[in-house]
Amino acid sequence: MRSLKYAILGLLCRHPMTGYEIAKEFNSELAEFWYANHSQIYPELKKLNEEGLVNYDIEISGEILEAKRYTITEEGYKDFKKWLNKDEKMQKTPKDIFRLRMYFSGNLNVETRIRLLESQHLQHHKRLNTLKKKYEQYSEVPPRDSDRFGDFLVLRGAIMRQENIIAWLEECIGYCKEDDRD
Amino acid sequence: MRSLKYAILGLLCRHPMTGYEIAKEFNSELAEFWYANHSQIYPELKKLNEEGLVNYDIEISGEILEAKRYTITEEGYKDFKKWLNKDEKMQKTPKDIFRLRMYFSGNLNVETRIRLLESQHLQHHKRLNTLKKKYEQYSEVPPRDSDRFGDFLVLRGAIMRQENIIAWLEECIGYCKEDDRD
DNA sequence: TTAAACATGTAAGCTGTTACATGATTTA
DNA sequence: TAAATCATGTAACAGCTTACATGTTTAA
Repeated sequence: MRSLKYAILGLLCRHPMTGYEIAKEFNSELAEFWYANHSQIYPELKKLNEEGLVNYDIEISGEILEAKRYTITEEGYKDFKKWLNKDEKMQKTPKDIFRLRMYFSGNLNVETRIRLLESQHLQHHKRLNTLKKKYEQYSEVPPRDSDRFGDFLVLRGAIMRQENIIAWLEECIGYCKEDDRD
Repeated sequence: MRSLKYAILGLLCRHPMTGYEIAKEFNSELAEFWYANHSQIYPELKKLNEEGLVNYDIEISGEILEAKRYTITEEGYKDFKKWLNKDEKMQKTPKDIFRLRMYFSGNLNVETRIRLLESQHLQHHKRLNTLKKKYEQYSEVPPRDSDRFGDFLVLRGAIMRQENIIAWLEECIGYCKEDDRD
């Protein structure tokens, strides 16, 4: 499906970037729904260049250090737009190791279950707080045709998702503690 | 991390199964948080057998057709229990192509955005209805030490997740339609 | 002066998907 | 008798992670 390809092209639609900068984006902002390591990004950029979807200029910092700043081409933009307009089928629910563990939790004693659930709860709570802080930076819904509109939508989605996971974990803890039925 | 290994061992803790049956489970019940094709399962079972974590007996249906029914060994159960007790770090948020698309939705006209969002909405709604039907089969919370308790927890999680995605999609549609700001 | 950040790349290995390959048994 | 289901396997490829590998520039 070449999703990484489109993730990169989409970023380059906003403004030219180096591989290093793309890698940084994939480990902060976008990390709520997409990510990749530099070891995947550099070869992909090379490939996109060979396919004529991106160009690059070499920038020099200091005396020697080179950076390739990539720009999307006309053809690249066309390809990206075509992908973006596609109405794709809902994807499979993602794999989730913690839910797999809970599925098998009949093999655990109740104390351990609660301990594991509370550990997840704490971690997801921390994550939620980070997201909420980002959200506070928006005083209003950004204009629909700005890049910030997309940022806003996915941030809202990330917050809602975290809140939902937390609610589920709390429900699970409740079921585990419930009036000591055994 | 060998997650497939533990998914299989966990299932075999419940009762002996053939590779074919495991593949079926991975495409129905468990599909809400784990799945695998038979092309991955058969080699994994072979490996688990070589590692001494599972044994198998050959069953014959009719005259010729053979099926290997796998049983977890003492050692396999120990290994599984050790894994199950581990308090692992929260996993990275899963990749989500639709959210990636929405992140870049500034490049789409408003009608297309709404069309894509409503398509997802419909699909997730259908999925939710299927899950709700399964949920109706539980007249009460199953006993904590039964296998059905785990089934129940993850089913509740799946329903909550679907409801949450639907709520997010509706919010997004609302933002896209909002008083035609452009 | 040293640690962090900038900057780019490759290689090995694991995980997962799609397709190839075969054949038996049951049900409509 | 044909289609669906049962049953097992391999091969090629795509995608991703971890580690290897190197060197520069900036800020504390």
